[in-house]
Amino acid sequence: MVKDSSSRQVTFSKRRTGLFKKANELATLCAAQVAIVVFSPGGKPYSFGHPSVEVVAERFLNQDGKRRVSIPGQVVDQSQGEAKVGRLGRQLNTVLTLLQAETKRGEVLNEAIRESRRKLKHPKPIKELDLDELLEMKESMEEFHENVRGRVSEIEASYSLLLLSNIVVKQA
Amino acid sequence: MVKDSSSRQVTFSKRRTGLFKKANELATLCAAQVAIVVFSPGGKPYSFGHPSVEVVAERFLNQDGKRRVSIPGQVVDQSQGEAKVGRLGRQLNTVLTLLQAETKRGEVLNEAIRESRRKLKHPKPIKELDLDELLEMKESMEEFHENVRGRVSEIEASYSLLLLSNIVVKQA
DNA sequence: AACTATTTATAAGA
DNA sequence: TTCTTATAAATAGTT
Repeated sequence: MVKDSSSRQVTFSKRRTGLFKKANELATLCAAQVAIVVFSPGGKPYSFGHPSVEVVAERFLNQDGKRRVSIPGQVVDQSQGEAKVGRLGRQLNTVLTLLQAETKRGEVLNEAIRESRRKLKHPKPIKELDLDELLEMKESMEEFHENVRGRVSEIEASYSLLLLSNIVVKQA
Repeated sequence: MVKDSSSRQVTFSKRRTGLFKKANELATLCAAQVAIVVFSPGGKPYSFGHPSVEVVAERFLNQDGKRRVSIPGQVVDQSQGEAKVGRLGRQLNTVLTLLQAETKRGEVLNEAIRESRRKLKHPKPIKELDLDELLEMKESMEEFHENVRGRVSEIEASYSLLLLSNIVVKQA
């Protein structure tokens, strides 16, 4: 244990950097999932995660049993604990539903991009393009623009819903 | 990334040992709290904690300044119902964390679109555009394209994380 | 597992 | 904090 407080802080900084570097190497070289959380002597939190602290922590904490949470909604006992489970489960389902919608939007967006890029392929070099060709290209790009804009509007609406659900969750 | 499967396993073993040793030194020399969770390429969990993984994880998960779900009564009662609440709360927090990242990506995407549209504003009608102007417009659109493409990649990565966390809620 | 040549981390000092 | 460097430690390749 390093006695002097300031040199202990320096040692911590250096070694924390080294530790995270090693962790990153382990994850990269060996295709392993790694999560590290460190609190400095001063109490500041530092973390490293591959693919993320949350994902690895979740996997670790849910090791026992199945990857599935069953929520007994038909339980006769209306104790506070069960009521909380039901509420949290519904909120989690709400969030997951939104996430599924997000996933689909992501796919649509990606498809729009692919489609647009396909249309934009020109065999001739740009210098040889005439005005009509450029105008056609512009239209396909603007079409793409509109498509993306529509997706973004939907995503924004989704985020609004999320904020609402977040507020509800906080009240739990 | 180590190609050969068996030598990757050896590398993993050696480096995992080294990582935990470094973590132990960091905790001992600097009076820091450290928690590490690692999943081997084969899916086996390994962990190191000082004073314990649970203590450090709990401290990290209950930090202020982050949008986390507060679940009253979690610590008090260790009944089955409360344990479920704790697990659900953690899963919900995991999802919310990923969603916050998504929200930020959405903002960046939106900004890219606004920026692109701003650049595309032309006072003249399209017929009067000369070749140079069209080429300039094309460049700004392609720049936008690249920007969006990058965002989509990140979003796709995020969805992969979600699949990894593999949270399924079944509500009876 | 053990050995060892090489790479890498780090402590001390600036 | 960053940089430098002498020393110590980790590790890849090999038996």
